[in-house]
Amino acid sequence: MDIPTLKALPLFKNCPDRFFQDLCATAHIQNHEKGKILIIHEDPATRFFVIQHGWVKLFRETPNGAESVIDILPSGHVFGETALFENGVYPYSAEIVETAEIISLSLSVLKLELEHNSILTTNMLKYMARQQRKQDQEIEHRTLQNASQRIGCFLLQLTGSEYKTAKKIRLPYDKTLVASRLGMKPETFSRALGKLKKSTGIRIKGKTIEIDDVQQLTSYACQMCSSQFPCRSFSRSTSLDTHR
Amino acid sequence: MDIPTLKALPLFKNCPDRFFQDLCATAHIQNHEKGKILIIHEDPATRFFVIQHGWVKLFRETPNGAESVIDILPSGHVFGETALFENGVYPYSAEIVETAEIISLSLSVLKLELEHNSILTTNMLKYMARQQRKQDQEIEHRTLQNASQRIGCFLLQLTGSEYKTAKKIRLPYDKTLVASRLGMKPETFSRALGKLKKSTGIRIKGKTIEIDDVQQLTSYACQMCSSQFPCRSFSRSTSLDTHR
DNA sequence: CGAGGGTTTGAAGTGCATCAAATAGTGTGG
DNA sequence: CCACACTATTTGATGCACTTCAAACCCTCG
Repeated sequence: MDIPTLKALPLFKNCPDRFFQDLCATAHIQNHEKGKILIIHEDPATRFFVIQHGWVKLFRETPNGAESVIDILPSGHVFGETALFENGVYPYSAEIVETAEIISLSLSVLKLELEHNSILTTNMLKYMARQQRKQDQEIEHRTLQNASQRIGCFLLQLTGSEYKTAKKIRLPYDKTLVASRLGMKPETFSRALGKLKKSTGIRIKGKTIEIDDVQQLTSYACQMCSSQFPCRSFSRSTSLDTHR
Repeated sequence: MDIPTLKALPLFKNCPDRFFQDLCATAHIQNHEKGKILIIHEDPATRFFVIQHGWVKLFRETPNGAESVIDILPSGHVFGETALFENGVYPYSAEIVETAEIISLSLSVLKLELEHNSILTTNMLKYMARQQRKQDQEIEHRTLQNASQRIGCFLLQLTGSEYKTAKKIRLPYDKTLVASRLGMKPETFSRALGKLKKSTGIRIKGKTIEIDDVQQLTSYACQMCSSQFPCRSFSRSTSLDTHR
């Protein structure tokens, strides 16, 4: 059934077929519309999730309604699995932000496997270490970069690994959501994008953005970063496969 | 020799004596003065470190000299170990900020042990999951709390787990450093602390701060947080022992 | 006592948030 | 295919929080 998708996940790399069979025996695949809440912060967890298609926002809410976006994940990403290490409750809420196909899987099967499959635990360690770095970098970005630079950096992530040539990219979800992902208000995003346009010569048409001179964008956005240019380690939502 | 310190680390909980012996065979203990740089971002890593005593700042620097503080760790904490998952280079620099006694240990011994000691890998997973949550919360704090609230939150962490009664605490390092730890400038810290004083009735004498009404401080500082009061999960520098 | 770093204070500037309103875009039913 | 309703985005005006630069103050320690 969905074995191929699961087998392709870096997290499950080199795991035995038996494990995939166990996992798939518990799998549900569901299509969800924008707005659907999948898990709620602090709720007891029995399942974790893999995104087949679409985008999912991870976030937390304060008593007075403010929300803090932890990440926005595309297909190929896993979430909810860390409940295993958090006393069995989800450490965040998750909401569909672009129509999505989601595989849900049993946490207890994963837990059991972690107890005696050292390949899986090693994968998990790498995966978490990687996330850790991305988090560090996220804090660095919020601290050192201004709004326009953060947007520039975000756009560079979207261009993928081929960064020499001109690019035409498309925002994968609403601008308002990009704004919250980058820790700013929609109005600020709009203005900062305008400023970025003036400074770097990018062209904007709705959700589509054309970058003729990637180098120029880079020197504008990446000057405040401790990593060299193709920093390509933007939060959790970048490819995991590049990790050796 | 220093086996007792190492055995007490949550990370090494329940590990076999043989492992401690291997580890200790490679151990160096050194005293360092304020200002000493222990490791440098991107340098190849062969050792990791345990803080016996003192405080250590983890940070990264940008080409143009700005620095981003990742964390400031007290005794009982481990750093440099994640180089194992980062292609063997340190993901940050580390500097002594209060005279310290540091144990340095072989990374390869740790690596070897991780390959066949599932207790250790489980500990490591828990430890990393915990750090992950703290990072999430750090971002939330920076996004939702203002300067005074962040300071209030920081002070509450210093009060420890007994949070019912009045407290007299002492800043463990320079105010300038607390400021950078909290992502603000020294001047902002000074002014924000003044504001906090007015709003919550705390008393300040140099590095010493007295809190008569912990409840008042809490309701001031924690109102923007997604976690209930004793959130006690401030970055990486809080005790790890409380984790079940 | 004097030097030097840490801390505070003042004045002025910048960036982002807020509130309010206009505009562009999208999907719907006729 | 058009008009309407509703949402996303932009724009304007204004305010507040934090930063910056500069100078004073204060501690500590030789």
